Amino acid sequence: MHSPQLLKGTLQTILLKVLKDHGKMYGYEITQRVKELSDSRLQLTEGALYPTLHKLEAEGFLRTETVMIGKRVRKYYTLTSQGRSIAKDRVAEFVDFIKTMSTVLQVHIN
Amino acid sequence: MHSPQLLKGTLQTILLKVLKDHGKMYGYEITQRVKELSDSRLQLTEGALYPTLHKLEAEGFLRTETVMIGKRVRKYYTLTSQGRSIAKDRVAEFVDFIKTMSTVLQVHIN
DNA sequence: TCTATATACATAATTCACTTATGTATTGAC
DNA sequence: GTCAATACATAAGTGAATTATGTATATAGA
Repeated sequence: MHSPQLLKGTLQTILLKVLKDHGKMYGYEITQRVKELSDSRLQLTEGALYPTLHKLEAEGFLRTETVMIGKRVRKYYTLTSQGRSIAKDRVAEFVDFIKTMSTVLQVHIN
Repeated sequence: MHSPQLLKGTLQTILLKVLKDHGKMYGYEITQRVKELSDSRLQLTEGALYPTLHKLEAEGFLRTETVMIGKRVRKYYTLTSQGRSIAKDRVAEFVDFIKTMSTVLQVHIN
């Protein structure tokens, strides 16, 4: 597990990119996917996840679709075109940030 | 300039590593060095810098030496042996974090 | 000369993205 | 029938930053 401090500011980027890569997903599914992709190093907490999804929706980056699975509610999220655009920007920004940090810290990635 | 959110949690790592690489330095000098190394992409603010330096000192990672330059105070910081150790750990942790993020975001660095 | 900018420290108030805690409810395995 | 997993949600608290403010010296240019 990573120091949670480092994760700060990356949650939106993660959500946007995972949704871009995997299409329509629901909250719980996203946590599982991220856990799997990160080999359990990143574990999104619900207290961070849901408010962030709501915020991204309110900003017009995500669209929702509520489905009943038996008696259980499941809320699917999809990127809007704006969302796809911002996902791209955020990832680019993160890559750029890593490059800067690598220079400052004088480390080589790979 | 980077989204300041991404910088969260990396300040201690930056300070420790820069001090490790450049030896004895004072606060203002650190801001200038980081600005230079990052090609002005990272600009440390004083409100974050000084409290963090004080905290690292209180935790035993930094040792200080106050010098008068004319009538002006200058406070030099040096890593303690504990500080050198933690600097190494923090950088390793950051590199590891980047690797995890690169996988999750499916991006290639370099 | 005086004035803006750079140097150099410091702390207090505020912000905000997170963690932790709590709540509700369904489903499946043993 | 009870525990763990699934699935959503929100409220309280934390803590690392930003923003604002304060103090003071040094220096370059008009």
